[in-house]
Order: sequence, then structure tokens, then C-alpha cells
Amino acid sequence: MSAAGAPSALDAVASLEAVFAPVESLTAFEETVERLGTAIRLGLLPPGTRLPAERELCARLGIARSTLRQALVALGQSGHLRATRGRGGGTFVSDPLPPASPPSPELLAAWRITCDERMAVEVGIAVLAAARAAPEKLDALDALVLLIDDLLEDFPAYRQADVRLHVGLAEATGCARLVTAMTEVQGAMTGLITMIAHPPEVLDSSNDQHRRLLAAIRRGNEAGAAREMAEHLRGTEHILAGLMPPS
Amino acid sequence: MSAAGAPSALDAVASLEAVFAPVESLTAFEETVERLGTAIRLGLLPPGTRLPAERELCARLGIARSTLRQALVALGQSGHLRATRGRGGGTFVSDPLPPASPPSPELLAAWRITCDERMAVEVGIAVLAAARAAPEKLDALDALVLLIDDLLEDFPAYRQADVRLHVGLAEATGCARLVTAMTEVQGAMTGLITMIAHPPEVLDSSNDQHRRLLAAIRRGNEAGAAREMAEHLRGTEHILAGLMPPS
DNA sequence: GTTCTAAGGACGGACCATCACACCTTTACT
DNA sequence: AGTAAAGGTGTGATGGTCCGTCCTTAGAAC
Repeated sequence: MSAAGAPSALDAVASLEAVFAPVESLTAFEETVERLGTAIRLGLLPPGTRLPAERELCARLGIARSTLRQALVALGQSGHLRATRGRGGGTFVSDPLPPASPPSPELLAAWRITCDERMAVEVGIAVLAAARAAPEKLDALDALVLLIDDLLEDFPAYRQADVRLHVGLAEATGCARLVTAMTEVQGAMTGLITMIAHPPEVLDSSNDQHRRLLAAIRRGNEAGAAREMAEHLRGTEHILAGLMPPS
Repeated sequence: MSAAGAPSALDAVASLEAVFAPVESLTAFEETVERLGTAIRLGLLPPGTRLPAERELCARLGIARSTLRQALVALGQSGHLRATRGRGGGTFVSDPLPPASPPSPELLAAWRITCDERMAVEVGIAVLAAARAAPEKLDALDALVLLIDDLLEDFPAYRQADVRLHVGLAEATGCARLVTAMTEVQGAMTGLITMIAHPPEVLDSSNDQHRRLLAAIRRGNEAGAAREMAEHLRGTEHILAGLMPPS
């Protein structure tokens, strides 16, 4: 290192790859489809739910109504939404939902990156929740864990409750951005997770991890929460690693 | 809860706020300004650095040259870049950089959200690094900590090395997306951090936390890394909390 | 000193996403 | 029958982005 304080060339290279990486800016249309589609597939908007009226929703989303309609039409064509006209009508989440499409090759290729991102986001949220989650919120999550115990035989229902639990954890941090981050990460994982066989025993032990995680959070044990969450997520990762072609 | 499996209305409300939150899609121009500006302000692109040629850079960024030029012109007008023409010319990071502009009211209003996001991202990255960081990479980070010991009297230099350390941690996870997330979060924090007085004793103890953090990571101690990182970040948060008007 | 060349600088046309606004159609409630 | 609330449709304007082309500058090579 010649000049004092000047970064070495080697050190700079790695981070500059991130700085100069391709900029992919989603259009308002794309992001809306993404957001609503993810919320539907994750069960945040269960089948039969009525969306806010178009004129209200476009105001909430901060986009023009025509742009929102493009998104709604796209989600309608893919079978996730259906619209009825007239008074008392509206846009509703389809019931039943269309069968999940198989994960795209790109998603499969990026599975490790997706898992890494999930690990970072979820562990961070677990620690934050341990630091500050309100007991009442944790009570609700405990109840969810008990409810999940009855869903070990029905994977779609299990997965949906699982997502609600994880998103609930993000809500417990009180930071809306983190809720968004969690839903995005869960949406990205969903395609991968459906590839995995989920025998009830696995789901049972996974829910046990939920219990230990929530206990650690309730104790305010940040380190414990981080460890439990990391272990919990590692379970999925190991199974996926076995399924994917060795990269 | 009446219908089995159906989410209670109350449960849905919180997460739907995130689903229906305003969609803010950055244009390619805006994101480029953001990315390059952040990299410059963080010292990832130190003063005097020559950027790649426009024709190459727009290819790397995946945008049109005219769009890139808009961003370069904007950064030039704000004094972060200067361009020289002719052979051997190019676009260079200004030396010295323009004085940092005071943090915007919006940034100040969102300081808690920014801190939360940083906590989540950094703790997650610390845990991931503990799980898999290469020893050689950690050696480089240890060296950085030693270097920082000599910068306790010069806050700008300290801060720059501090950023390099944290970004280096993200690089140690081997996930480019996390490096991006870390630089974004650090960029958002920079404006807030400059508001704080940083006596050498505080910086010294902060660097001690770096040491303990890296030690935990080297031991592969995920829980310890999470705890150390959380404590490390809490230091800044507490000082900020004292400065900000009670929300 | 002339020529070559690699760089930034500027322009124009095409395309497309987005917007705002106005209007139509359906349907249930009053 | 009328009204209100919802989705459905169309149009023109605006602005971001892209692509290609040409100009200008100034160091390097000869």
C-alpha cells in the first residue's frame, strides 16, 4: 500500500463489480404485477379477497389507473384475478387459484443467491424482533404455530401459514420496509420450495424450530434468535442443495 | 377465527399495508446517479479515480449511452465528477470532493427506518459471513481494522475505512446482491452519521467491536457475530436517538 | 508537424411506459 | 325509475430511453 489511506486496487475490484453491475429498473407496471402476484401466491391475499376499487388502489399505489389496469389485466389473464362489474362488483382473487407454474430456469439458476438473500433478511429480522417485538404480537405468532401443528398433512396450507408466520415476524419489527423485504424474499423462495417433498415429519420438526425461535425472541435473546433462524433456514437449503445440479 | 385456515381480518391488515404501499420505480437515470453518487461519497470510488469510458460503462450498466451521460452530467454539476476530453481523457472522481450536503428533511424523518434496515441487513450479513467467510478474506479485514486504529483522529478517513470494512464483510458472503444491499444501506446512513460528533475514544471502542465481530466470524460463531454486530450498530443508534427530535 | 485514435459532447428520431381526463357499461340498491 | 358504485374503454400529451450519427478535443505515434 503506497499512498496512505488509498485503497489497494485489489480491494476495490470486488466492490466495484457491484457498483457497475447492470441496473435493472422495473417499470411501475412490472412492479405492480410482481407485488400483487406475490401477495396472492403467498396467500397474503387469500382466494375470494376483494381488492380495493381501482380508483382507490391506484391512488394508494401512486400510479395512474391505466397503469394499474394493465397489471390487473395481466393478473386476470394468468388466472389470479377476476373482475365483476357493476355496483357491488370489484376485482377479486380467483378461487381456486390457477396451478402454480413450474419455477423458471433463471430462478433455478439463482437458487443459491435467493437462499443467501433470504438468510440475510430473515436472520436480521429475527434479531430485530428479539430486540423489540411486542408480547401481544408474539402471542399471535405463538397461536399461529399451534395452528400450523394441525396442517402437517396439507402442505399448501402449511406453507401459507408458514409465510404468515415469517411475515408476522417482520411486522413485529415495526418496520414496513422489512415487511416488504420479507414478502419479496418469501415470494422468491416459493417457487423453489414447491420443488421439495415435505413429509409431515419434516414439517413437524420445522415447526418445532418455529417454537424455539419464538421462545428465543420472547426472551429477547438476539443471539439465540439468530442461531435458531439460521438453523431453520438451513434445513431448506440442504434439501435444495441435494436437488439442484452441482454448480 | 371462524373459518378454518382463513386469516383473520386483523392479521391481514398490517401486511397489506406493505402490499399496497406506493410503488416507487426509479428510472435508469436516477438509479445510475444514486449508484455512482453513493459509491463516490462512500469512498468506494476515491477522488481521482477514473471511471471506465462511457461507451464501456453504459454496456456494463446495461443502459444507453445517452442515459448514462445524463447521470454523468448530473454528477458533474453537483461537483462529484469532472470530465476531460481527448485521448487519455475520461471521467474522473473530483479531487477534492464537494462538501457533503446536509441531510435532507426526508432522510432525517426516516432515520429510524434507515437504522432498522441497516440492522437487519448487517446482522444478516454478519451471520452469513460467520457461516462461510474465507479465512484469507478475513485476514484482509483484520488488516483493515489495524489500519483503522491509526485513523481515530481523522473522522472522514475513519468513516471511509469503516465503510470498506462493512462492505468487505458483505463481499465475504460471496453474494453480490448482499454487497449491493450493504452499499445502499451504508449510503443511506452516511448522511445521518455525519451529524454525530465522533471523539476518538468512541471510534476506538467502535473499532474494538470490529475486532470482536471479526473474531466471532472467524470462529464461525453465528450467534456471537449477530450479537456483536447488533451491539456495534446500537452504538450509533443510541447517539442518533439522542440527537433527533422525539418522534 | 501531420495523422491517428480514444475519449467526451451533442443531436434527432423512434419507441414505449405512463399519465390525466373524459366517457361508456354493468349492476345492485333505494 | 333513478342513482351510485364499480369495472371497461379511448385519446392525446409527456417524458424516459434507446439507437445511430456526427462533432470536438487532445494525447500518441510516426
